[in-house]
Amino acid sequence: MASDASPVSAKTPVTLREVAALAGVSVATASKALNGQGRMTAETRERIRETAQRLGFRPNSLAQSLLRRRSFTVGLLTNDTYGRFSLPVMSGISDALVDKGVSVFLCNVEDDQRLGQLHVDAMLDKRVDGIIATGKRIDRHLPVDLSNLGVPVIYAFTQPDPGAVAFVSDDAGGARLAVEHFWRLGRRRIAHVTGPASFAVVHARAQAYRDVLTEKGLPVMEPLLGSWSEAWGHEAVTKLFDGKLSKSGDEKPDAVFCGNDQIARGVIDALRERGLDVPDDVGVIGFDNWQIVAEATRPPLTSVDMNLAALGREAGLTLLSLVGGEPAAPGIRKLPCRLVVRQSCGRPPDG
Amino acid sequence: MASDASPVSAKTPVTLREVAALAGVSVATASKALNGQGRMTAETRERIRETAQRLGFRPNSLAQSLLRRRSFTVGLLTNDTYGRFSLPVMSGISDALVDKGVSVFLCNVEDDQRLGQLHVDAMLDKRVDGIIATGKRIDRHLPVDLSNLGVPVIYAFTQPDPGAVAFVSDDAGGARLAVEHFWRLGRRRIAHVTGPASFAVVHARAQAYRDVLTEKGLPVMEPLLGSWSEAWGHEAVTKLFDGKLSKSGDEKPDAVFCGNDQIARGVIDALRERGLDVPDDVGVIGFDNWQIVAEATRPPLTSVDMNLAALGREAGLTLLSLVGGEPAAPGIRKLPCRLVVRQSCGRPPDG
DNA sequence: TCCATCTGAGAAAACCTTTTCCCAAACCGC
DNA sequence: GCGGTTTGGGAAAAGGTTTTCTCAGATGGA
Repeated sequence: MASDASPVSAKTPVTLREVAALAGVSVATASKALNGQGRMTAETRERIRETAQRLGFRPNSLAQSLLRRRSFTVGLLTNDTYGRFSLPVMSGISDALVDKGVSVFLCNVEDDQRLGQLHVDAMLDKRVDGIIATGKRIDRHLPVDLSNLGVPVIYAFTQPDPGAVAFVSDDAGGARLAVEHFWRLGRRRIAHVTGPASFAVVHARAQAYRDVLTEKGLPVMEPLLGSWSEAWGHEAVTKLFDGKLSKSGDEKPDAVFCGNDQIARGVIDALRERGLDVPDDVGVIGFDNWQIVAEATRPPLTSVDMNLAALGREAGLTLLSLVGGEPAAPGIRKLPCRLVVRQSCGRPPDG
Repeated sequence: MASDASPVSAKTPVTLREVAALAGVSVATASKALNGQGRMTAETRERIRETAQRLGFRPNSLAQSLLRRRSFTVGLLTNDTYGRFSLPVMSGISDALVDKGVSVFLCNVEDDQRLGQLHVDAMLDKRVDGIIATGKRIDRHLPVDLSNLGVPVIYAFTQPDPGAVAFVSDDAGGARLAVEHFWRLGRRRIAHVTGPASFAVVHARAQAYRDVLTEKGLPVMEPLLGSWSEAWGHEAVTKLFDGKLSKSGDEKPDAVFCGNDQIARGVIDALRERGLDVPDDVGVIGFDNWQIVAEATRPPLTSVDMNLAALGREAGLTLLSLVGGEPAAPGIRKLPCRLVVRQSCGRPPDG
């Protein structure tokens, strides 16, 4: 039955002309019948529909696009080859667009200007309806100039051109989430171990960390900046527990908020090697919620999730409305993070 | 200068008609001039070229595609959302195609049949020249039927339909590489810790492991099957070093070949906890060469790389030749792995 | 019976490019 | 000066669809 409805072999796609011929009408009428336009008897319309169905007719998108000046296609530019960050973003974009019949050209431009231009030109030639730029860093430009392209551009998780629309994660908010979570759990000596000063997010998160501690009247330890690696997490534990960092004396931290999950992993391993229990002696929170790391950590790591898929979805929908002609206020929109609680922080003291 | 050559604003794309009008020729002549076809005076050709350049003319791909019945577009289907495996494959594909002006639609179908059909239909409507299917497992089908689509299909790192062209990694060969490397280093009691029996690659690698040991006249320990996790690597070390596994007595392994890098990481951590040195006491080799894990391991992990990018490149080129009408023999082609040597195996005894 | 209105459906233009033919003018040799 | 060839370039069809305009016939009212 079902297999009867679809043609056995679709070697050459069926055209509207063939449908029309078989239904004994003109292509104009056939087109209108299938699109619910025009006026004709119900029988005629039904007959055409049925013929189209039987032949497995599907309109040629290329022809439609040419006419409508709208290709139902968007380009996604990234420089994040192995896509820890941009892949969830892509997934969200695709999610938002697939139902509207929009397909996504994925283009990895590495950090190569030539490659970037090549891909952008190819997209433009193929008349994409719009372009989304994403990347591996929120504070770096893609190696391409996307201004004055003649199509709308949205930035997601990458540095936008001035005057453009961009979506990024609210890193400060995410950091607050983590530190306040520690506070609610009764932790009072909270340290922060994070990445290199060259990253904007390092400062945003560190400042939020300081702000929360200040608000709560807790001692502020200067954030420890290093690299994004496990090794640095390891090393930082030595600094934290062997050195004298706290202004308020030599008390050791009972919580460490880490700039990413790999650092957190290094911290947890180092703590264990020192005989300190996580979470009983020291609570640990990571950032990025990189599932495969967070879940492999012992104990599983509580981590801040940047909601990248949601960010992508938002970007996709906004691009679509831009394509549809609705204006969007330029500027950077920050989307909230969320805290994914696992077992590296313990329970509330009264819980 | 350079900015003079390109239009300040490309709001509405320039058409050939406009170029022709401005150059004072017909569109036919303009087309021929720009494509190096037809016959005309050198001056005419140059004048048209120059006009096109000045106007920033770029031919409308949609119109070209419609005419040529070739969209210079391929679809890439995957179910590997967070793309450990499929992303390198994609990268290789894109690499192979971008120079030929071919763009890639990336479609993540999860494991959802409806989503799969949706994406395939969208691709077909957009008249992709071909489709490449990839995934996260070599022995699983995508949730879509790709037979009789009317366009060529290539499978890469996923289970093909019978009679199709497929590229996969040579897992047995990769395993041989690892075990023979141990052998060359003088290791003689080599264990194998790997993933669940439900994976075809587990058996392929285990068999190759047995084969090499047998060829070399070494004792064969039964491979330890578990999960793909660090935790299992940890647990396996207990079994290996506390139980009696070797037929030839109770000697402990001096090398462990692991089914993936996460297991290897668990193994290394567990060995350290036992006071065993890697690589001095025990050598360890992983599989997948997942850089971020392999390099974070202490010591950095020697691992088998499946050359997924090369696999993708091969798939892309083959698809292209299929699109070009050249026939390709159906069947599964296995591409060699390579061993990436880091520091978890030590040096040759005489080195 | 005749005019006006409405109904169902088709012709044709449009989207943009490529390619095949075709034609007029120039040129050549005689 | 004339037939034949080359040269430079244009007209038109093709690709598949949508949309506007048009039109013939039917219907309704007077």
